Amino acid sequence: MRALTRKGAATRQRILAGAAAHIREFGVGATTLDDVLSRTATSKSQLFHYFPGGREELLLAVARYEADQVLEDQRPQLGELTSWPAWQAWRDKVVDRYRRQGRLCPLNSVTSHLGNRTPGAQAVVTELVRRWQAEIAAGVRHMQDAGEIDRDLDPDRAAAALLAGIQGGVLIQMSTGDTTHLEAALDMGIAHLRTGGPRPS
Amino acid sequence: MRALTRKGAATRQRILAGAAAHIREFGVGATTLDDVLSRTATSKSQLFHYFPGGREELLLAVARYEADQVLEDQRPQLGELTSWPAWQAWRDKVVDRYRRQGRLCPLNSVTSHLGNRTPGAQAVVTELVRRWQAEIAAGVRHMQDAGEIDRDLDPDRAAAALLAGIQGGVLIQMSTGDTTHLEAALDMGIAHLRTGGPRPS
DNA sequence: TCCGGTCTGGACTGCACGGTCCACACTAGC
DNA sequence: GCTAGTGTGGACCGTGCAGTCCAGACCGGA
Repeated sequence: MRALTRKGAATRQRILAGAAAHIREFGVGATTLDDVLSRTATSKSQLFHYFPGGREELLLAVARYEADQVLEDQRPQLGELTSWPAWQAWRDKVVDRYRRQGRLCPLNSVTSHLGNRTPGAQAVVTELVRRWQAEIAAGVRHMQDAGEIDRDLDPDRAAAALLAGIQGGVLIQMSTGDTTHLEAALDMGIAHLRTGGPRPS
Repeated sequence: MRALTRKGAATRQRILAGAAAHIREFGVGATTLDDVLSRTATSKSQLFHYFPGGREELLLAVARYEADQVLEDQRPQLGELTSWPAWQAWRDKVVDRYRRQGRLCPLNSVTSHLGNRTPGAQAVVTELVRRWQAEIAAGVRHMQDAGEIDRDLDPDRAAAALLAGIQGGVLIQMSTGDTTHLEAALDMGIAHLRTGGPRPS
């Protein structure tokens, strides 16, 4: 099974992309294997050939794909948080990305469905959180080195808080349809970096 | 159909509670009508008698039930954000609540499954967000009146950001299993209220 | 004590959808 | 051009589960 022809790899990729697209459009619950099949002009046997674990394996692959996408869509700004304008540019990029995406969050959709049953789904999310947070924290450290952020601020904790705000903002957007909360959370998080740091109560 | 005997109301309530409990335990995907039936010692006809819309209507009722629960579980602290220790007490209550709840978030679980198909599910979440945010904002205003928070801070926007942080913190906890992000978000949000407000850059 | 309603039990239906199987086609290497 | 492996098509199967239906129990009012 490890021998994948160029043609085979292409088919596998086609199935994956088709599944991801269909899920983006209709959600996981409304996506059957037959839907994916007809959309990608493939057959059952092919799907099970490339994803022997069936539906679950396919969904997991989609989750991984979408998770990677999340970070990629923030490039290059996410890796260059070296000045306040850069932070602002990143903030705008994030807001724009999710505004475009609309109400659907494929990753959340997929992971809620695989749910806490599958350790695999948890792993995908945990890994995404870890990487995302690490990149933000790196930006914070850079600003500390540049003397722009108080050295007493814990970069990882600040990044965690900021990331939580983003996640929640997106989650709320999925229901309400507007990005107010996302923007408020990002703005507050960044403002807190500027003014912030621990202060005697 | 609007005539509900005391007995009938009790049965309806039993079904609802049973469904909610089963979902909390196993998640929506792993909850069938038959599960609910056997757990509550009722029959198909009863379920469809009280929830003519079937599964969907039942799920929506559970969502409403859980949404109310979310706010109730924060009482009385949520309504008494009138001093810094009170904010801290509320913060602890929220963290404790979600720590207890563990990885499952029944509301998110239900709404993701009903998904964006049902406008009803969206309405439930939107309404919850609205009420929650309003209560936090009221607390902020109170602190402003007491001179503890800068008057230039927009209470609604601050509440929105804080709420987003909570949501995201909980969401991340569902995958990672720990409350670090939730705590970080809450602490940052409250810290920002104390130090915060707009400040010349 | 009857009579309308509400409440209850559970057998039955229908089918959507995940998953299996087998036969055939294509490709590549020798 | 033989042959072993990979790729492909699609009929077929099993079943889990939402939803229907009807017969009968229970209950409250007159």
